[in-house]
Amino acid sequence: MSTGGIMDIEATGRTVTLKDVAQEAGVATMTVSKALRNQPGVKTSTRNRILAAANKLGYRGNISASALKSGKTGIIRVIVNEFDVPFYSKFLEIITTEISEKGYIPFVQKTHYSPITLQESLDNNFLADSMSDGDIIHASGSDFDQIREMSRRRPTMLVDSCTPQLVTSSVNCPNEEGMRASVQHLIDQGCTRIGLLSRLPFMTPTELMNSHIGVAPPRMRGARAAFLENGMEFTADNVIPIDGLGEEQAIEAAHRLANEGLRFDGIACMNDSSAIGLIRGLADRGISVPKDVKVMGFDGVRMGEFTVPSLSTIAVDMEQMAKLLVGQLIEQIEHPNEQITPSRTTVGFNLRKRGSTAIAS
Amino acid sequence: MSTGGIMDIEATGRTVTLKDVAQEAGVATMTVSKALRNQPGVKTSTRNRILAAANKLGYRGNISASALKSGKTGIIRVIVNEFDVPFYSKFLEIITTEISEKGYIPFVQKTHYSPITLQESLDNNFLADSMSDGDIIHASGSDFDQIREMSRRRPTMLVDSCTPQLVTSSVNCPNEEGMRASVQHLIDQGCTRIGLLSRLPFMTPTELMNSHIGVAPPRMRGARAAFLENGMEFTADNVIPIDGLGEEQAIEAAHRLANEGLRFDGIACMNDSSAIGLIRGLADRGISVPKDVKVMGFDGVRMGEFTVPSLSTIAVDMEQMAKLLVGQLIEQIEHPNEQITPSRTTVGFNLRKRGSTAIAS
DNA sequence: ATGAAAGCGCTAACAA
DNA sequence: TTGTTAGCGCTTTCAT
Repeated sequence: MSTGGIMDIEATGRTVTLKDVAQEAGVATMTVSKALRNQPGVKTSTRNRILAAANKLGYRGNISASALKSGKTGIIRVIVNEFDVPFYSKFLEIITTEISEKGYIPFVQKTHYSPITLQESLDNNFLADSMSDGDIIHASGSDFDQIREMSRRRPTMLVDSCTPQLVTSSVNCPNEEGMRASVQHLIDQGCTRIGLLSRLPFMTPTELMNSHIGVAPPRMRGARAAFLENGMEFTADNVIPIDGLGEEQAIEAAHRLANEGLRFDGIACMNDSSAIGLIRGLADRGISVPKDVKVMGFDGVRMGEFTVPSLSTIAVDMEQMAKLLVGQLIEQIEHPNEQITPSRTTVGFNLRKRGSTAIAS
Repeated sequence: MSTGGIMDIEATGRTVTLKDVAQEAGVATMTVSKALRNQPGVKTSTRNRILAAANKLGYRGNISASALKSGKTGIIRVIVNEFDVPFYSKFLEIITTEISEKGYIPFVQKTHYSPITLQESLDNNFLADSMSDGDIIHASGSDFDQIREMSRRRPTMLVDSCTPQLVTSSVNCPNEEGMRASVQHLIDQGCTRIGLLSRLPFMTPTELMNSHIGVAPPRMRGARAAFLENGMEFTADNVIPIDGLGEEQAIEAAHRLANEGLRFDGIACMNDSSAIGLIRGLADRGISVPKDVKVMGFDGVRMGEFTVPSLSTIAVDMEQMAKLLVGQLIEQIEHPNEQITPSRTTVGFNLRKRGSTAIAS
């Protein structure tokens, strides 16, 4: 005998459709459709009857059919390069929460940096992007022609896009201001020989003006500004080259620094991952942070609170970033006919003063 | 004048369909469908003509329509509780790579632990699960009735399911064996007063047999086994209670331990996050790892290599885990009629001996 | 407030 | 090898 509720559902395999629910409730499929989507124009008693029937039959709906007809999936897709990178994982956590709160369903994909893979996820898997109503993309190494082309076709928001032309709206980290604050903090903590751990080699102001490879140029500009404002020179000697922004490359750089005889008393890193790697690599050689050298990160990842020493950093306001990205994307989704002018917004940051830049007591 | 290729595409807004491509290539839609899916039965010359036409028109396909008709999306969904937790982010990185390599499209969602949210993602957002051909779920705090019910309906694989009845196939971490190896390693490193940092309070063997709340019981069993095998007692005194497996709770526990006067020379943690938090919290009170106390993690997250000291841990073989999960799921997807017997597989691990359990030289 | 008809874009099955 | 037909489950539109 039926007790009602979910446990009654038979594992028949046959899909329960709107029609089945309609039949069970004794109404037309259209009424069921409206009732289940909380649309007006259904009597409360009818709605309740329908809900009961849907529940009894274990109705699940079919987003494909819905999307096919209505052209909307209610899904916002977020694309990042990798999952196991502290910045991305924090970004994903915050932005998917924001998407849910705005009533959309977040789906996450990754590209793993390769433009080929991005191409695949957009071309070979050519069906996949009809799944979402819009995309939020943080994919540094990507083929921007492709992103540009895609963003023309459908609602798209970018993170940290630094191309000179403004083709797609983006929300950016406070690359220049943040880096300036980072170097300023090292100076405030008494550092006089400051290094910049950077994938971008030293560039003159003019060269920097014309360089648009990701976030490195504005960050170097910000660092340079802080040097100059404090009457310090900024030369190639202040740049510590690394091959990438991962922990491993920073460890290598640390070993190199130690081999050459550490010539800095403060190092500003381009992100928290490289700062954490740097501290690890310095520890390998018995160099202590913050005693021997102070280290600044950039991003504000979760793990920075838990390392020993904890990591001083420029904590990007990711909640604000998420709100802007999602808000502007939904604007595009829900007003598809309005011609939007691409915009670029920079979010705020907080200087987190922690152990890695503490002055020994 | 048209130069061919992607830049020709007009941003007309009108969707390009198979029919458009067929018209352009002068063939039937069905032929286009076959050609684009690399199905046999299309002459190479025809295929090339179709490909050219599709490219010229900027055809993107519509997964909803395809899914509606064929019943397959080619998508495998992965559900975790959170993104910004080192274990989950590593798991996601590895499993999404494996899914891609097997020719499916990975999509990731999160539940944020709340059964209500899981309910939402399965009920309120009731359409979303018709998007994927199958699901891989690592959602500790979830309503298992619901998962069970869902897994009856569609291909599903679980991670670390520890329920007594076997309703859905799962792949598990080496909870018991790993923890045993963890404690054994502490003993091998000379520890004689060993604590277990655990959310589960101390339990007798009998109680442990009947406890099935997640992975804690098998892990405590494993720890207990190591104690006994080395002629050591395992009592309530060996359990250090924590409120959760996050870094923050471990920091609290460390402070408590320090306040009470540290009575351990080795501590085995249930995961790397709590181990990292513990080390951080001990450092707050001037207690040094590994000098004053050695610490073992569990999981093998990326960050454990970069902390100071680096973290000794039980590195779960996540590649193997991913292969098993994806392989078995695809088996279910591609052979929907075969009655599968639910299975539970335990993957291997590697003991990573690192700084946090090093013997001072 | 409710219902009937049409069709979104695709592909399985079958026909030529 | 290529083409025709039918219809997946839903929602828009237009009746009633």
